[in-house]
Amino acid sequence: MTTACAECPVRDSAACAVLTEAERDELARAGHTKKLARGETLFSAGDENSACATLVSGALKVTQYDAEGNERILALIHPAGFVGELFAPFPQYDVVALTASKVCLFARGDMERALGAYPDLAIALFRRSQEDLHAARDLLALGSGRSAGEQVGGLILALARAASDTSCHPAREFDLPLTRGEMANMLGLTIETVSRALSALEKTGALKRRGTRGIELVNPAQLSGYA
Amino acid sequence: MTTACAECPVRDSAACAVLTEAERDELARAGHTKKLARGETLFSAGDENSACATLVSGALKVTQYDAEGNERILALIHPAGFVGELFAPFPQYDVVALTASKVCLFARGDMERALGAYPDLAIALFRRSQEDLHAARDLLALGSGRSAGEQVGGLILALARAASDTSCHPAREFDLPLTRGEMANMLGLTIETVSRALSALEKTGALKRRGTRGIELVNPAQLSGYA
DNA sequence: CGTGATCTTGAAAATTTTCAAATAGAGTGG
DNA sequence: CCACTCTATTTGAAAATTTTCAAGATCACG
Repeated sequence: MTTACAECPVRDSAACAVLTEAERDELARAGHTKKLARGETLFSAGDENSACATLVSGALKVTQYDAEGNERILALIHPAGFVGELFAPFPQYDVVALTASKVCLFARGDMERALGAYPDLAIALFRRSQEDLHAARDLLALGSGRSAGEQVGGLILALARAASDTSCHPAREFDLPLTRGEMANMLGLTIETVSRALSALEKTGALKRRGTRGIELVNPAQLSGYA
Repeated sequence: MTTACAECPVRDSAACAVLTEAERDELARAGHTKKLARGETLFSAGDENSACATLVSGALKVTQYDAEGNERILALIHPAGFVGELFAPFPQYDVVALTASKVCLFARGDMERALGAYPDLAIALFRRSQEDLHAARDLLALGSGRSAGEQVGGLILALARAASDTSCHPAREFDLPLTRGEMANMLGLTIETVSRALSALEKTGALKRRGTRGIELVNPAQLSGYA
């Protein structure tokens, strides 16, 4: 898989970007790329064969199931993101592809060895973990003290930012990677409430829906209170 | 501050536990302990003099303020926890003491140097960051698809676990580190709803209130659906 | 032992969920 | 490529939950 890195779209942004060419090649020999179809599971909670991966393209969701079997989406993973449990004995979450995706997959043992061998990699993964932490806290902040409409608006805006290459500005037009049910799930609302909130946002002119998944932002500032 | 480590209550559980005695002494010379009174601010979002710290005793909250100035609690920090922004240019959150607390404080530059000098420290902080991530996701999971009563029950249970020395089992009797307002804030509910939920939990026999802050768990399984 | 703040409780108002169809969309096989 | 079928989405109206507004009760502290 040495050659894979040369054309990897996230070679400069993923954690492995901190490695030298030689180190990266060495690590690449331990891993391999894998393609996932929409809905395909990458890791399952409690799996014996624990592994980890960097997302190369596409999008993943990190989920958990409660006692009644309801899915709970805890995080979205975008390209260059890293998933996998390196410290707990077993993975705690299910990781599923939201769209056709490509990952660079490593056995946990190999990644642990690399962590020990390349100190900069440990720092890079620490850094990425902190970014995940910020993302989780952003989601947490979305959920609180706001009406359903504001929550949905905030989520749309977050998805628009994720869809944009230049992560600073939200994409003006993009496709939602999530179903209504998944959006509802992330916000702790019902499908119907999300659907109504989208209708309301469209009516007030904040956005336009293009079919079921397409979104065009008309007035992003209107979406969230703080754009 | 070399001697401080010898008697540090978190010397075996904080990130610095992975260092050798000599390394730890070296790091300790760069840091110093600081006592905080309840309500005192450790870090403020956007501060120039960015720093980081390990919590030695007490409890901290990590907060953010929205456009209308409403506080949003994003995380609770318990002893051995680490706070501080090592990678972003400025801290993003306010960190405030919930109870009288003691921290081991480091200038950001000193900690960055230590990260580079001691590879095991980078791994230890990465590990701790992953724990913070799990904690944030647990909070996220608390918030969703459940009634106010279940959310409050889940939070009480989480606080009971944190109050326990043996983190596996929740403490049977403990004092809430949070006001009703802070609990409401964490769950995206109002103070009144939290208060009513506690009254209801007491009436069904799940717990007993001892004054305003004291909690005795009578039937923990009743609190959250999945105990 | 006040005094201010926090907490509890009640009742009306508002929002969200639930239940129930109707519509639109995606995917499949002919 | 089209018709068909199954799933996802939208919308409506009633029910349930939560918030808001308003006092009263309790607690912490000086």
